[in-house]
Amino acid sequence: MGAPKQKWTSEEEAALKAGVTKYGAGKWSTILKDPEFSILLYSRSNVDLKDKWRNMNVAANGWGSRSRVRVTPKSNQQIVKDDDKALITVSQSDTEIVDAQPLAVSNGTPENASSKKSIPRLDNLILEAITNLKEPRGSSRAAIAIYIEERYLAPENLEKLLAATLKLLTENGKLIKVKHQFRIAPPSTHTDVNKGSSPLILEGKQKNSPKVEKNEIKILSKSQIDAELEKMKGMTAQEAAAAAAQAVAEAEAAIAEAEEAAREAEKAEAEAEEAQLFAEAAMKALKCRTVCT
DNA sequence: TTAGGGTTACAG
DNA sequence: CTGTAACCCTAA
Repeated sequence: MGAPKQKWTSEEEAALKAGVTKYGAGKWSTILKDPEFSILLYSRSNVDLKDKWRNMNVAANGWGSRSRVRVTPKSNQQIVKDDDKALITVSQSDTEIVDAQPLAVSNGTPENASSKKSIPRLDNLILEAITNLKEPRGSSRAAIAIYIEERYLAPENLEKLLAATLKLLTENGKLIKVKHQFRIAPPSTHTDVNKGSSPLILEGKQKNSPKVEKNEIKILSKSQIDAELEKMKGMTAQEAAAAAAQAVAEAEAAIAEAEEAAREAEKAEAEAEEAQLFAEAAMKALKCRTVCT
């Protein structure tokens, strides 16, 4: 594996994959014209995209014989070999993954006309909920969920997202969890690593993990990612940022789910990671754009 | 503009 | 030296 000149970053790869999944392989110019993709691939030309895609396909094709073992958490190559319209969703055996959504390119008919406005970041929603609830001992997850559900149009998987986000916020030190009650952590500026005191070691890293809440594991599917990307098209920076934030939350939730399940989630893991990579990169890029134009 | 072939640069 | 990945050139 060479690491020669300007090696492609994981973010760029994820963006390329997302673009190909959306527009199809070969529409390099189209992908590059998309604002959200061009942000990430600003330093790449259409030829670069083509070459990279070729390399990735060749790499994936060469390993046809040996059974693919584990996908190392970096630069996962996926088996998207379909052209454009087919969009083969990985058919997993036990847990059905859903949709073979046609997604006939909604150029003329934006289906998101009925979308629920721009969704703020779940992080901020949680903080807002806790703040407004003003419960001295902190708010429980259920209370937060109810607050969000009443004030906003929440997705069905809110529970999952909320659990994952709460966990993350707690781990990052932005929230303090005491007896199932979440409080807003004291301002530690940034670098969540609280230096000295506050031994939250007994945070209960793995308390009762192996308990899948619902047998139904709904992991992000390619089509869902596509749907998000489709929505991101033609959005303003703020809206796109919000969408990207949600994508991050969903990806993280998917990863957490995959890790907890730890079963045969190879595919899901790869997809979730890919989604996370792209979402993170999108957010980063958008942030940079708003700041440094 | 894209697909394909060729060249360069680096890792093993 | 060989394989791979980014880069480069050119025909369609």
